[in-house]
Amino acid sequence: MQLASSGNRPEGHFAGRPVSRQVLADHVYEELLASLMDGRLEPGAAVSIDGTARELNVSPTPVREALARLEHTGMVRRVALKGYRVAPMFTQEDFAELMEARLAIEPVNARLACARLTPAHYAELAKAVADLEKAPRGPSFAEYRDYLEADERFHRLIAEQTGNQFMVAAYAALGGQVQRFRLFGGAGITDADQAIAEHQAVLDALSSGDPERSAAAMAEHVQKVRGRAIADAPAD
Amino acid sequence: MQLASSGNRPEGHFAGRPVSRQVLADHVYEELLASLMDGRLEPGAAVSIDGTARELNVSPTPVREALARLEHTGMVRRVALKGYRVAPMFTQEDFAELMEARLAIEPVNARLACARLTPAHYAELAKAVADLEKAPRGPSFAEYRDYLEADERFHRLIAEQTGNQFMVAAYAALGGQVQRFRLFGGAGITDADQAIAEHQAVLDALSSGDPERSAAAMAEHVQKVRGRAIADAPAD
DNA sequence: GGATCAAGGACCCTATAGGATCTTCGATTG
DNA sequence: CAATCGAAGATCCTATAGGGTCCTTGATCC
Repeated sequence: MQLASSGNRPEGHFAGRPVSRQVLADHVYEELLASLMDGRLEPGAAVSIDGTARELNVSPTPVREALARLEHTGMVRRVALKGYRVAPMFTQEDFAELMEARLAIEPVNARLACARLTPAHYAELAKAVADLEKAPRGPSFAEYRDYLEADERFHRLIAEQTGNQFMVAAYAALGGQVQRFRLFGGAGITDADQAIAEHQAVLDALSSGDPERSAAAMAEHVQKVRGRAIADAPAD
Repeated sequence: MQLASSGNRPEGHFAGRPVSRQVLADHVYEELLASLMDGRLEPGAAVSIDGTARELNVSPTPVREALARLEHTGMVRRVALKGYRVAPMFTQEDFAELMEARLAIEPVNARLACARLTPAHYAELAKAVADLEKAPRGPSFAEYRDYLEADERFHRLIAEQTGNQFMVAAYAALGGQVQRFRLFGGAGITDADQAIAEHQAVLDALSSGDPERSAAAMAEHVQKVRGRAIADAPAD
């Protein structure tokens, strides 16, 4: 949890190859991202630069750099001279917009990925679906975290398999691995079996080699996700 | 009244506003962005943190923050312990991917914007087309810069008029005002009249209130842009 | 002559200090 | 009692210093 203080750089356990050296800002970035996704930092909470630095035993400089990167992901928002705060909770309007955008982008990803599918790609996707089935579905975040991770991984893999860097960027702009975690304010997973079947249908369509069928399967999946979420929406 | 101008800040020959809610990192960000788009920083060139700080008469700290934000836009790339470099020039493969992504996103934007078009929106779009006609089309960057700006503004306005923050983010992920400027390695503007007519056609379709026609007009425009660029591609 | 290596400089990275600003909370006043 | 003002603390922001790393250059050696 705590990062090393100044001075000692972790010597590689594998002798001879200092593969990818990480800088403190990278560690801080990952730490903050994990805190945000685990729910330890709740929407609206302040993220103090100095406070985070003290907590992680680093100086404020790398924390500033990490937060500057996080801001561009939409996870945190900055107000000049006031600091950073965790982005507010999703509204139903936000959710509707997100689904509209997913419906525009993800079927295209499926169509493009279908044309480039390789056995290795298929194996990765199949593993994501398998992980989805194995994942626990309890009510607490710790329990459905793995489920959400596998879900997001499935969709991100398809984006990456398009071979189009801009489609990957567009998918990431939706907050890929991020916004999804914030939709469930403790609601947990509902209708997991149905969702898994839809993922399997997308996978089958991809492996069939039919691009249009793949796009249709993905579109149907997103629409059904939207329908289920609306049905389960808390009446606030 | 804390509006008294403090003479502490070294007024560089670049910055302007005495009292501003902006911090130095914002100024540095804008300055770097302008340098990148003006071509003063060429692809592949190193962007030194300390050097930039000296040039702008600021300390390296705000420069680090500005570069951390720029990295996420794809304009510059960072290698740990080595620094930042301007992203390399677009290849034809990159261009093909960009057009594929635009073809997936921008027609959807047109369809959504059409349903929400207001007179104010129309006026903004019409002004963008008018600016496109008025802009000079000389061979040097300074001459076709205004043209590119109006072009990008037209497309960005449509994205914003969808009222969908995620479609705006997805459009921005394409590098909206950015990548466009890097496609032209001094090639200048070709077939401007044709492009302007296509923009006008999109505008007409939007004002007709027909969403599908709007989407089709946008799709046709993007496809023709791709066709023209391929025809003009330098044989490298 | 070509390769190796050491020295120097430029640069990146982190920590620390101090000024500027915002927020909180208690005191003062109508 | 309510509203306003002011001071203290926390926080943000910027500058500066110093250590670590990378790259260039020039000298040494085979």
